[in-house]
Amino acid sequence: MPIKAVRGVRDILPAEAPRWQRVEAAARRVFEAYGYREIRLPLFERTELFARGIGSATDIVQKEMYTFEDRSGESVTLRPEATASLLRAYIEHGFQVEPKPVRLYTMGPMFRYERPQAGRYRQFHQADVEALGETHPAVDAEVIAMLMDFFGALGLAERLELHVNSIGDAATRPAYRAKLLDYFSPRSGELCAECRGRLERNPLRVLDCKTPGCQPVIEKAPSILDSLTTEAAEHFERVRACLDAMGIVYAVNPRLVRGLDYYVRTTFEVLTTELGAQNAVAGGGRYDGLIEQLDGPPDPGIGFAIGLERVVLLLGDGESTAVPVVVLIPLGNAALSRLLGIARDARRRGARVDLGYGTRKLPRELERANRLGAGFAVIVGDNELARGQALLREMKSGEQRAVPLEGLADELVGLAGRRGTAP
RNA sequence: GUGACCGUAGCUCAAUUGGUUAGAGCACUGGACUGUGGCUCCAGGGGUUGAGGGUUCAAUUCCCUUCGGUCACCCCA
Repeated sequence: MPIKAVRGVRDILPAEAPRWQRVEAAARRVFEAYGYREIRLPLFERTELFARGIGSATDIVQKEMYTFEDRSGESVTLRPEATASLLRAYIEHGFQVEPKPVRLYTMGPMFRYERPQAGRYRQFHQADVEALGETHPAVDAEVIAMLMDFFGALGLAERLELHVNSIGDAATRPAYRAKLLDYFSPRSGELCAECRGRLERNPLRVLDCKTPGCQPVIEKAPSILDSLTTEAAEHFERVRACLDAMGIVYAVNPRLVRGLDYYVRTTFEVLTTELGAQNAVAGGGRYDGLIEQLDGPPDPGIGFAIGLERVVLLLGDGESTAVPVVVLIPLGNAALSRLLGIARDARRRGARVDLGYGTRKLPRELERANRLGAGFAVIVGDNELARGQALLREMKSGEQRAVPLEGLADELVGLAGRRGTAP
């Protein structure tokens, strides 16, 4: 039996790759316009980094990590997200001496051992952005603005919803959690079975329940926004004022509770209704204190991750596959050896050229050019060679004219600006 | 980790209550058509029916196990 791809991983085939290129290019363009610099990080780290950086109580660390021992017996883990690695690099290379905020972005595959599902894979891809060393609320707003600009650049903005929330300072969440328990416990009879389970494991999750029966109870639950310290509340107010100043449309969602332990104050998510159960396309928040927790300087930070698979899914099928604009068809070896050089010349100058090898009959070669989606074919046989000419055929119309072999490379380069027809 | 549905050619799908050599379209290769594609026609290559086991005279079909896919839960990007 031939070997197949491992469960939960997949190939991004040529038909899909142009969409990925488009998404990645948009991310780079937008991020760099905001002054972010790319950093490229290793795909695996010491296991301890993630245990400390993500939180040992999180699902990610408890059951989703690809962890193994290398040959020296060291426990290493394929990164389940990028923030921990990026902060490790920030600390390791002394980025704290640079002008604040230090703006960094990275992109690439992440790994989580989960059951595959629509929009969810074991190897998936994120674009990750972090602004380090600055607590000003304008940074929060600017980061969010940049995220929305990314979606805008792809024409997806109106199909997405931005939710923002504040979950307060480090002490707020445990206190709020207790408050929620006090509220829900006496009312557990009114909740669905799942929510009763959630109440044990993670009371904040009850707020996310979509079961209609639970809604009345949930709606009257205490809001985390009422549990904020005055500092946190003021920070949130100012973030909102900055967002408003930029005209960014958002919803305040007090039930937005993100899964990672390290978030404080501002959190946000970009949601879609088009992807089934996987409704989060991007998410992020502020994580003041995390860098210190990783034995780094006491620098605050805020960032987000975009799920690239989900963005590509939203983009749908595009037709923009790279196709050769011109297919060269030599008939026989003499013509082939002449076209070999001409093709190389034109390609070095950027023309998209495909060269047949003269092994098929002309009808087959033309058929091949047609299927490749070429805009033009160039036919050179003994007759043309004798005259020092080539036949340049426009595939769509079937019109053709003779061009001198001498100037053929120039001609091909000139054609390069025109598009081939889609197959 | 839990549950439901589904695995037949590269792709999309057939195959009677279990019945002989598992078919078709598309794609691929060649030909009809000495050097002019998209249309048509003909021929050819290509399958351990996901894998393993069981029931049966006989399994693509029924049962079990396993792997994979899809969707949902959980959780998240």
